[in-house]
Amino acid sequence: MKLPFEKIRNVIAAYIDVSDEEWNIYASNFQLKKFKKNELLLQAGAICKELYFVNSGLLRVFFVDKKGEEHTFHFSLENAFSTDYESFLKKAASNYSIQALENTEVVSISFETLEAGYRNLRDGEKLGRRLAEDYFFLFGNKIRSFYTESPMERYHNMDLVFPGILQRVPQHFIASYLNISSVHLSRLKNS
Amino acid sequence: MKLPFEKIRNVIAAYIDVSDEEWNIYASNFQLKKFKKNELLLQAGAICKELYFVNSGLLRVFFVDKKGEEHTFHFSLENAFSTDYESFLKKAASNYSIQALENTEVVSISFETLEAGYRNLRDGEKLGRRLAEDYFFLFGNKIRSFYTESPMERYHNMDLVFPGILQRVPQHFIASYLNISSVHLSRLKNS
DNA sequence: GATTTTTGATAACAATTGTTGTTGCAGTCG
DNA sequence: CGACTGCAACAACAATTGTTATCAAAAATC
Repeated sequence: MKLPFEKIRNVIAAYIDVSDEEWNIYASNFQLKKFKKNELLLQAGAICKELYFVNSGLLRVFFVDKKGEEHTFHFSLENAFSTDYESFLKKAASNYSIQALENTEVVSISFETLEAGYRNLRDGEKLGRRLAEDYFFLFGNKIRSFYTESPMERYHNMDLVFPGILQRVPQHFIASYLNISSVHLSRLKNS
Repeated sequence: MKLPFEKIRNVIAAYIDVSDEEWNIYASNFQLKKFKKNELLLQAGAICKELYFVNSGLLRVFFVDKKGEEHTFHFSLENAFSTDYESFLKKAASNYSIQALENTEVVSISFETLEAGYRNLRDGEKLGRRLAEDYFFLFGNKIRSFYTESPMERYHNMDLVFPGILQRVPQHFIASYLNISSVHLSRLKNS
């Protein structure tokens, strides 16, 4: 991969057409950033000022409850976006933290750059709508899985949503994502 | 309320500016529909062909798992939209059913009408983006509540998301929404 | 290479939640 | 008016899940 923004261009091209001219202007404001394993890209309580696109590596989105326990909300693999979009758009304190679980390279997009894209790309607003819709579907399906599937079913389905994740992150993060204790996940797997 | 589409106009006006001219064209394709208590607006398995906006009454969105058990996913109160948006947009079989819990009056919007709105309203795509974003936030917060709140906390918070709902629908629907058995909800409340 | 640290399995026990069945009450409908 | 239905409380028991603690293997660190 010579061009650092090729992956994100391909992902966006699946949503809307973007001419080379449009793209060059848009992408000129992107930044490439690298984070080491365990580094935080966003700290809960801060205002999320960047939208990330994962070039390589792996991110974990999580929040901390009143008791101080972490809960893994989401993983962001290669070619996925990651952010606290509500904090990002509303410029409000973030509920989530984002952490690199591996050395990770991301494309960082500022609020101003994203907004300019919505305004200046010919189909910018449509891109925003389609992306929001897709993540809306993703969340809706996740909620449905909480209602209709057993923990073990959700465990196996994780590999469909996050291919390879089960071999890639420690099991306690998987348990956290499934909203069960790590002891219980171990028990379910080995019985 | 003399004008049947006044409520939806006010809701949309909170997202984008719409001129009278634009509105008259757009709304000319809306339909007013009435459903009686317990009637289904959408049957799971069918393709969802309409987006609903609740003028009065109350809708319940639910799905049925493999064992045939119903799970209440969402309530739609006055001034809210309701649909299986994924089925609606992708023209795919719906996972959800939508049922009127009271005699309910809705504004019904076809796929073609909605798409025409995205194309022809000056800020149509922005409207779509903002609505998708808001429901995305709603779902994200619902997921977070599953991770971080106890059933009783989620019970009490329901009144914030759906004001008055606890007094308005049978308790077993509330339990279903909370993803606990109705016996357990009764136990939690009375102890 | 030795030593911490992390991870995952396991056991024992506690807490939460589900299931089944019963009862009484309040609507609803003939 | 009486029969029927739906709803919620309750009890008893079963199943699931959480908590705490221990241990061994693997991985990271020095």
